Amino acid sequence: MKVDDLVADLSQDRPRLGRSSTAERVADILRERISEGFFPPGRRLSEEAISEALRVSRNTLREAFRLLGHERLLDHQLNRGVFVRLPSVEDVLDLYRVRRVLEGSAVRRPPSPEALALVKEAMRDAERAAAEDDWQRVGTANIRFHQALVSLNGSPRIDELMRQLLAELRLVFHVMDNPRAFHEPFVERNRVLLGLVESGRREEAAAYLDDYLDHAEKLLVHAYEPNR
Amino acid sequence: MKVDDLVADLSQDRPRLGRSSTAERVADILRERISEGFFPPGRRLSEEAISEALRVSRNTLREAFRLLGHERLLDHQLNRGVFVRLPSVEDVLDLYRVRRVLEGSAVRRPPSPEALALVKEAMRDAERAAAEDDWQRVGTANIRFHQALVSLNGSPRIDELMRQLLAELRLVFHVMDNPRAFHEPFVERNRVLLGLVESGRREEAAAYLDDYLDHAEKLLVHAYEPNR
DNA sequence: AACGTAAGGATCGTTCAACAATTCGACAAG
DNA sequence: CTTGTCGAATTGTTGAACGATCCTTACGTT
Repeated sequence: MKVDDLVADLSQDRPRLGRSSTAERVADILRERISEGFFPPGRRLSEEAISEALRVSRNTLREAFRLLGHERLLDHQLNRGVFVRLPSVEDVLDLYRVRRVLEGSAVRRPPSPEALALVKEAMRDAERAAAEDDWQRVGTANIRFHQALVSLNGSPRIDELMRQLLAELRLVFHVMDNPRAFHEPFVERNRVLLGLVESGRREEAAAYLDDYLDHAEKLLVHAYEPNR
Repeated sequence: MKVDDLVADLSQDRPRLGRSSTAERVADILRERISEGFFPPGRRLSEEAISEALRVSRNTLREAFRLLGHERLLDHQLNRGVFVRLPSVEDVLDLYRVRRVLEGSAVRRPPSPEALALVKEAMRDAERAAAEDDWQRVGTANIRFHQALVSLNGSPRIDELMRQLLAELRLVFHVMDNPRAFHEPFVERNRVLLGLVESGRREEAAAYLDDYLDHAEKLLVHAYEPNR
């Protein structure tokens, strides 16, 4: 390996260098707490309380709030504070509109082997978890499956968008009574979809996926009551 | 009109209420300046100088920086400051990947009449401007055309994404020598594309669009030199 | 000529304290 | 039941301060 190649390889790690301001780490913590439901949708996050608990200044905390606000995880209302976002039914509809576009275009494209491998691994993990009745893990594996599916597009920006979108979907699940029952039936569907993609029957895969998403959306909207 | 209907109607304006913190207005100003090239790509934005010029505190300005950073207009480097983003060639490639997905799925969908009307209006404006040799206006009309095209998807989130994407593309144009020459040949192509969409020949439109974007991407990458 | 070190200045990161602006709830008056 | 009014609580914004980090320059070493 030549020197030029070595430095080219190293330069991939460049982004990891700058990554650590207090505000961003605070945002990481909050993002995780929100995603796991510790801060449920609708909950107000007090600047004073949280800045005190995390031992950071209010200013730094506010920077973190801005970051999460842009990811649609927090809702910033002027002079009232920030709230964990409570998605409306329209939001759910739009999330699925975007999913149809992103995942649809993903399955229509000839998949790269590496990306496809990730999809298969998520698939396997979901099946293992289902066999063990670990529905928590089935849920996260299902999410990984679709994240990997979208990555077939080969676009970092689309990957990033999908990450945000799925984080937002998690908010929706936190509002529902029984998110577990929601993930179960889709393990089988994932397998079928993956089979179609692998065998190169792309249009069939796209059609199947559309049906898949229609179904999921209907279930979700029906069970979803963002009113209190 | 009953009272209930009145208040329901009014509640549409709700979002407009909260929208005006100093940080956001500062972000608006900076966004405009960047978009018009006043702050060229690569330029460093000094916290002290700008906060002084705009008469806001450094803390408030930093909040604005965070906002624009998330829109990929600014590049925030730890302990070094914020810079107007200078897109790489890889960025250009990815921007066109996303365009292919968003615009492709837009033309495949049966268009709503209202959305289509906006596309046609942008088209007409571009033609008028071209007739008057006003290439500045041709450029913005061209951008409006594609923004409207994407809005055929009917998704607010996708509209928002496209807005950001086009803002990023504007950065690319600011780096090039002669952005004008770049917009000219596409007026004709826009017309053909619009014709195909209007007559419902969606697959043909999608194919034409793919070719369109391939061509534009090639031109752009070839002319683009983000080195100095 | 290439490299290691050191010093100084500039700028950012973060904190803190203070005050103005706004919201909210309670309570009194009509 | 609706409409003012008041006060407490919280956010919005500011300005100053100090440590941390980076950049530049200079100087000496190899």
